[in-house]
Amino acid sequence: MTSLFKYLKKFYPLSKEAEQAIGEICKIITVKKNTDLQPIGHTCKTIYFINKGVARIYYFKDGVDITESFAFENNIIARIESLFTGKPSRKAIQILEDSEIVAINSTQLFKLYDTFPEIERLFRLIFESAYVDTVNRIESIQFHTAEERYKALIKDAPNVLKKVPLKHIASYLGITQVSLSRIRGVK
Amino acid sequence: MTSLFKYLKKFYPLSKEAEQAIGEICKIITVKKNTDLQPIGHTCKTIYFINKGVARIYYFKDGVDITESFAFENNIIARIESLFTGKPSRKAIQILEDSEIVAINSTQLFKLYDTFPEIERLFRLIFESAYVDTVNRIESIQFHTAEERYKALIKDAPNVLKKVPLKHIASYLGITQVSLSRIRGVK
DNA sequence: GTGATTATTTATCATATGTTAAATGGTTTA
DNA sequence: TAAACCATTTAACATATGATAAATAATCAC
Repeated sequence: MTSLFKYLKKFYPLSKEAEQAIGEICKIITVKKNTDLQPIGHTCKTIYFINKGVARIYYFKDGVDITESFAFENNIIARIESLFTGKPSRKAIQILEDSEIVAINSTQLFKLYDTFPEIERLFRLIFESAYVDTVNRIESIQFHTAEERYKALIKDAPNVLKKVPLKHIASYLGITQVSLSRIRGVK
Repeated sequence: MTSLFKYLKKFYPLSKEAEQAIGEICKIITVKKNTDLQPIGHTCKTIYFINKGVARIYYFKDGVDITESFAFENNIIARIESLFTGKPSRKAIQILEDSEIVAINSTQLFKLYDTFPEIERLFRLIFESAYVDTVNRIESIQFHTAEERYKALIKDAPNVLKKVPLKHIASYLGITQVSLSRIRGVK
C-alpha cells in the first residue's frame, strides 16, 4: 500500500494518524482480466487505486460499449458522477489485465472527513485536479481532429496501445473502430 | 448578497460566523456589457457569483474566439483551471449584458478553509457538483450531433438565446457560426 | 437618423468521419 | 491442432460539418 500513500502525499501530506485511518478503510484485492469491479446500476461506494494493472470506466450508449476513461498504475479511478451524487451509476469499472487494486470504501472515507479535515482537504485537492483534467479534455475533444487526439493519447500514455484493445481506444476518442483503423493506416 | 447565501445554503448550511466571514471577503460590483472581468494571462484569484446578468468564459484558439461556458443569474463562474493550479489563465471572463456581480477573493477564501472546515466543505461540494456537470458534458459533446446539442441547450437554458449572440453559442457547441445557422434554418 | 460596423444567413464546394459489409489476422478452448 | 470466436483492417458509399464568399439584417456611434 506504500504506492497509494506515495500518491496521496503528492497532493497533501498527512499526519500519521490520518494515514492510519485511511489504511483501515482500504482493502487490497487482486482482480482477473475482464472482470467488472462493480455492476452497472449500483451506486458507487468505492474509490479504486491501481497498484498494478489497467482499468477503464465504460457504459452503453444505444447498445454500444463506450469507454469514458482509462486508469493506469499509480492512479485513482472512480465513477464520480455516482460517488458525488449518490445516484446509481450507469457506468461500470472494468479491469483490462490481471491487476492489483486498492479499494477505498467511500462511505467510510466521507465519515473520516468529519474527524480529519486534512483528509477532506487531501481528497478535495485530488478531485480538483481531476476536474481540471476534465475541463482540458473538453477542449481537446472539441477542437482537435480524431487524428490529433489519437496522436496526443499515444504520446501522453504510450502504454495504452500495449494494454488496451483498439476498440476501447476508439470509443474513448469518440470515433468508431473503423475510423481509428483508417487513421492508424495513414503513415 | 442574500441570493449568494441562498445559493450556498443549497450545497451546505453554514454557521452565522462562517457566513459572516464569507461576507467580509466579497465585493458587489456592477459591470457594463462587454467588459472583461480579468484579462487573459493573469492568474485567477476571484470566484464570481452572478446576481443579475450573464457571463461567459472564453479564450482564443488559433486566433478564433471560443466560448467555454456560460453563467446566468444565481450561478458561480470561475476559471478553475487557473484557480486550482495557480497558473496564469489562458481564458477570460466576459460580461455579456450590464450585470451585478459578487466577487469572492479566492486567496482569502482559501485561507478561510483553515479556520472554517465547513467553508472548505461547502466549496468542495460546489466544485464536486460542477465536476460532475463537466463529466456529463463530455458525453454530450462526444455522442450527440451538433443539432441535438443545440436543441438540448435551448431546452436547458432558454435564456441563452435571448441574451447571447449566436456566434458564442456556436463556439460553445463546438461548431462554426455557419453550421449553427444551417441547423437553425432546418425546420 | 445615417453611415459604419457587426451579426446572421445563404450558397457552394471540400473533407473527416460514419455506416455497412467483407476480408484478414489473432486468441482461446476443447 | 482445429474450430470457433474476437479484433483489426480495408473498401465503398453516405452525411454532417468545415471553409470561403457574398448577401441581408441588426446594432452602434456620431
